[in-house]
Amino acid sequence: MNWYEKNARDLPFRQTKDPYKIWICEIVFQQTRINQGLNHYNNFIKRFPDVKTLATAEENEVLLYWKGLGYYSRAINIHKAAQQIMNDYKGVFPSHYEDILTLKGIGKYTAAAIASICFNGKIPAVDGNFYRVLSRVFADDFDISGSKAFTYFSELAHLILPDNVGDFNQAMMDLGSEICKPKNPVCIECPLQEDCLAFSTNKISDFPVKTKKVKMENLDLKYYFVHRKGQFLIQQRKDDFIWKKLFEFPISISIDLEPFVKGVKVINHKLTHKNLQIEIADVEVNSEIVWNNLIRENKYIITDREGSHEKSFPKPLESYIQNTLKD
DNA sequence: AAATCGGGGCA
DNA sequence: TGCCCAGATTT
Repeated sequence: MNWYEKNARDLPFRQTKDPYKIWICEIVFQQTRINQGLNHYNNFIKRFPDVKTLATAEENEVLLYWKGLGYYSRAINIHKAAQQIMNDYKGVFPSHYEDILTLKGIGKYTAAAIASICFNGKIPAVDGNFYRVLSRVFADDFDISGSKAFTYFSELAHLILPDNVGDFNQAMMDLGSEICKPKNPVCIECPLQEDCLAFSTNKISDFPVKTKKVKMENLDLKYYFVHRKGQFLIQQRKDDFIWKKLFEFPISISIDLEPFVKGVKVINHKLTHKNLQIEIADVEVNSEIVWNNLIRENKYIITDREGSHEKSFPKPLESYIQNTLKD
């Protein structure tokens, strides 16, 4: 706690206890490093400054502000949760852990973080930082990849919980992020060095123990970039796979477009568990009759460069659009 | 209990 | 190239 008092990171959500802002920041920074999400957080708060603004916004606009952040179900859930707060809690953010937990997209960690930071709740917000710091300090080889890890390290955390749990939770985050890092931790500057069992036995790199292994999968996507006079066709994805509800080019077209294909661009894109190979056929429709037939299907959305700025595209498609239409 | 969901930084 | 990050939800 003394270390945190002197070394707390200066972050935009550190000067507030507004549960709305803390909530948004917790969701934005799930599985996301601070530098990566900072602009998204600031832009999001500027456009949606409170629960009501968010609840009454269009889902697609919420997704637009999430563009490029990844894990898009977070944006969909954050929007639903805002409506939950309006309907079930009269627009007032719930203050009890169990009530916060009922909100879409808020799990045990986030509920604990909000309850402790905003409402003086006495619940440790156990995340990856907790796993790492506690497993090292106690040289505890409990496997953090199992589903029992959360309960185990929560109970461990309760043993060392001070009065101000909100600051304690944030202190653990900063310590885990700045000092007790996954690789090359800065033990020389660590306030817990004398108490750290892993350090004193020179076994820092043995903790935390994580057994789960990652397997990669290959996935091919074939798109048609169908355009005419600066306009092009897009559609919206479902919410059951990657890139939930983001916009993309048509996958298949009923009309034979092969005569119009000018070339095919291949993009390789890495996801956490997938290697994507994306083929984009450049289809310039130079026949107005064919173009009108495509439009008449009423199956695709027609947009252009300006319109595409108002839609959320997956990262590789966003890059493709920018490169293709830059002139 | 295990699988799934993005994107970026880093060694 | 593989691992990790202010995890939650679905299967």
